[in-house]
Amino acid sequence: MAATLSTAVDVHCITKHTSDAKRRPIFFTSPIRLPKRSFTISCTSKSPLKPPPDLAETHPQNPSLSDQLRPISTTILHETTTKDPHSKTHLLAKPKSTWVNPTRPKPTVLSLQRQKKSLYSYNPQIRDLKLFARRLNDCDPSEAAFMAVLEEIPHPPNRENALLVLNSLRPWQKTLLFFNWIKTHNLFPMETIFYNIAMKSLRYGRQFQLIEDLANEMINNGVELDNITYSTIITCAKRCNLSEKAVHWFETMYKTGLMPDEVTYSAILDVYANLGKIEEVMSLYERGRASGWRPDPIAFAVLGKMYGEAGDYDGIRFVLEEMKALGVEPNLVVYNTLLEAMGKAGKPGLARSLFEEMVENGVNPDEKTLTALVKIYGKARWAKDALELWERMRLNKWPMDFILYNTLLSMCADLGLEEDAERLFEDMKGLERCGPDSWSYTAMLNVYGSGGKVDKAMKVFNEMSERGVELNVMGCTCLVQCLGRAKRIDDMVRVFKESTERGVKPDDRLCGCLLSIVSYCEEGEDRNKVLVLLQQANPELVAFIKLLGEEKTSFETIKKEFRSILSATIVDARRPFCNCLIDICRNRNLQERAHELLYVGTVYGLYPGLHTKTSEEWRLNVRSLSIGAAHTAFEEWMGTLGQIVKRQEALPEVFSANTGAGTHKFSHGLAGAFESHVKKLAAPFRQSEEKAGIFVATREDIVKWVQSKAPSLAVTV
DNA sequence: TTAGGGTTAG
Repeated sequence: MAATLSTAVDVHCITKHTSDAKRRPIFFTSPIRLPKRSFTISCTSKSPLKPPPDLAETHPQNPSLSDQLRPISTTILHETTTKDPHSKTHLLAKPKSTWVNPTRPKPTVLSLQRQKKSLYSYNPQIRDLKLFARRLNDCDPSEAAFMAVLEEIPHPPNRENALLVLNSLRPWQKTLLFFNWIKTHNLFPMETIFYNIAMKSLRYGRQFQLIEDLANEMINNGVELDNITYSTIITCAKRCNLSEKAVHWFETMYKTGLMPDEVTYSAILDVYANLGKIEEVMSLYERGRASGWRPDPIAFAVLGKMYGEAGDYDGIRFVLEEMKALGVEPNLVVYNTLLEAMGKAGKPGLARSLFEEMVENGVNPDEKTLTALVKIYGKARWAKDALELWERMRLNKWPMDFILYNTLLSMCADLGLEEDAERLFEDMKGLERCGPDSWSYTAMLNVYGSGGKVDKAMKVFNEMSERGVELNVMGCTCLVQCLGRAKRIDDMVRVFKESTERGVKPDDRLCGCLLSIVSYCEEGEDRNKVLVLLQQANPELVAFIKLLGEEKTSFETIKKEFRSILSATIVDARRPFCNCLIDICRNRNLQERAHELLYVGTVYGLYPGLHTKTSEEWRLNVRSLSIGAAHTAFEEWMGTLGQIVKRQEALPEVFSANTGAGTHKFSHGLAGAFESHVKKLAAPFRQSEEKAGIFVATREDIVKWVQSKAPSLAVTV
């Protein structure tokens, strides 16, 4: 949390004439911009690829792969810390050879040959044995019952027969019983394949410890661990959220001198990708490429997902370019992953083109493709595209599942398509496989809640109670928000209480919602009712509100306490918290506190890009601010301009403020409020004729106005 | 699930 706060700083400050204890002007000089991305690898960080010190001693005759990798990891990883590894030139360039000394051969980091599987010979007893395995699967789970059935095995348990049965058993408990039975009867040597099959079943049961025990048993008994063994261990560790174990076994493989093939290699790439270790992944990727590896679509899906999670569009482009350069055709999963990634990187237009390319290439979309796209169009509020896609889905009879239905409902909420949502919801009630569930009801609460349809939302809430549909925190938040806006505080209190009784645990979003209701409730009974709920959900926040109202509270205390609150709050809810708190201050006539909060919020990176400057134009972007916060930011800006004018420093031709046109469902008419605020101050900003939501002023007008207002403006700085 | 890797919901 603290790292997020300190890396997201985008603060404009000056040092002269201010002491550290005082708030500094927000809008001044050049912004200090820290890199957008933080790099997890630095010269001092320990690379997980680095072998433990005892490694060289273990196999001195056989330099392990990690030994071979060491010089590469120190060069390549070091290199990525000195320049942005995500820059376009870096990513779109062909992977450079990572081997520095041309007289030595390139290191091979993976086997280009995938491990061959042994071919089965036809087993004439297959029918009998399959039926027998089914009997074992169906019998009582107790060991005694299992052993009793096992007595009746129809054919001798030789190697082939035992393999067939072992492969057909589930769940993992039965696989293990049979596996141990074979071992104790000592019928034939236990080969790797028996362990691999047993491990696979254990992996379905997410039994990592048992898998690890088996692996150690193999080592102790001299049974060879092959690529299938290692990839099974690694993916099981991954699924059990034991990444360090996955890395440990990957390194163990190197120690024994076994080369990973591409399956094991992409499994470990995925482990690092899930840890968000982009540099490690790219380093491994490049080393693989330098070894002559031509990655397959699965490896590209891993990279695509990783860049999507990071919201890194350059990375996504790299994946596409690289596939094209290597002549690897994306398959359905790769397209789905990249579409999802484009959505996360905030590129709806590119997602749309990619989807069209996919269809043109003859890859038919599935439920996941359409879910990703519907979600993207909904979030982007691209109503036309969303509805056209929906129509195409119907015409082409593209596959639908309940997740897609629910995503369509959420999209309707995002776009305010109440009637479409109602129709779809009714359709769902008539479907056997896709009847409305908790998600669907939540989506309907969202549809009515964001449309301000209080009574319909309450009807859905009651229907959920009647039908025993689980209410979740999001549904509760939608209702609370909508009842709060309608000033139906008593209903809101009842919904909140009923929800918490029904097991809803208030989260930061719900607290933000209560906080916003506090901000627009007038002082008195209603506001106290909301504060009682907030006290229950987040007592620290209520204590902070109290602190804001006390005159003796110092700026340092505000800074410290607010930081502590933000650190404990999920990233998405931080800015709303700050906005609401500023509104609360302004409504209680605590103007200076509002300025302090805006300052601290800016320092903590809650308002990146609040002020942008070119030589021609300085712009204040208040689109993500509440009305009170936008007024505060505007006053702060004008105060700063007052000082600049006084010092006769250079100013651009144009000043502008961007409030946005207010198309978003949560926009509270920021443009209108801003307009009346500037009018009240007689500031020379005029609504732009070309672009809605932009207010413009010329340098001459600003200077004239600032000079006329000089004494009062200086107060705010 | 037929000895191993990748993708859907505020």
